[in-house]
Amino acid sequence: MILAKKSQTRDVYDAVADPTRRELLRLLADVEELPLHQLTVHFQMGRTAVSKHLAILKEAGLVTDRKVGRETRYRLNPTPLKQIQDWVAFYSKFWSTNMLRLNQLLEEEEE
Amino acid sequence: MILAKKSQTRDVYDAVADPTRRELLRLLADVEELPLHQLTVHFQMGRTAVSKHLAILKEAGLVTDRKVGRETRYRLNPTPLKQIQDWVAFYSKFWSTNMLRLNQLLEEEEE
DNA sequence: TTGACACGACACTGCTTGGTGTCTTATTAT
DNA sequence: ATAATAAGACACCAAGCAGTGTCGTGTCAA
Repeated sequence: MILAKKSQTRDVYDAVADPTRRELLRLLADVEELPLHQLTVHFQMGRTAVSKHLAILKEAGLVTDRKVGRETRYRLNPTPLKQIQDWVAFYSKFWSTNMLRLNQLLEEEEE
Repeated sequence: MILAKKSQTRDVYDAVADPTRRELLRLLADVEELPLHQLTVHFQMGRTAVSKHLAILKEAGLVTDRKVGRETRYRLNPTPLKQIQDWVAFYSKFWSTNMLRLNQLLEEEEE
């Protein structure tokens, strides 16, 4: 089956770099969908800021939004994260060997 | 065995967000170690810029540097990437189920 | 010893970004 | 009908960042 790629304006790595946006993803992972104002209460920043973060997540394809009444509900779409998973998998082959030794070197040169 | 955490000034997600820095990691994955000027030739930007990127990678603990003669050689340390791997693993449980349906929704609302 | 090379350290610049506040519109509840 | 709520659309600002160029210093080679 062929899945046409979502027009992904924003780099997934970039979208995920911000801790606020990662928190948003985590919140959306627990529930079906959440409106903006309910997401906002979890943060100290204002509504506009959260909305912007969600816009960025949407650009990266990590989130979908749909209008219901006067509120816009957001829903998680984790599929773009697969890209990151594949990328990091390449480096995971280094985990097992040589890692302890390298870590020791890091400890030693700690300034 | 207890591994003391490297004083990790910089967020790993942040360090990895830049495509140039990801390319640097890939280059260092192939070889033991590489001096700055050899890394620089792979990019269009100047030496100073590459050096700054490496500094950021170092802050995140993704890279080690050691001076040899007049050159400073950089070496990959992929261990901090484990953090990302663990994080993305949480979302990987969504891969298998419901994903095709969600993707279809995305396709439909494509504007 | 002289010159070329590798690099760090700065100072500087344009652009992006993460946040704010305000205004307006649509929707819901009273 | 009116008031309150939810949110988009701006304009705006401070801070950080990615790049540049330059200068000074240590190192290697001829």
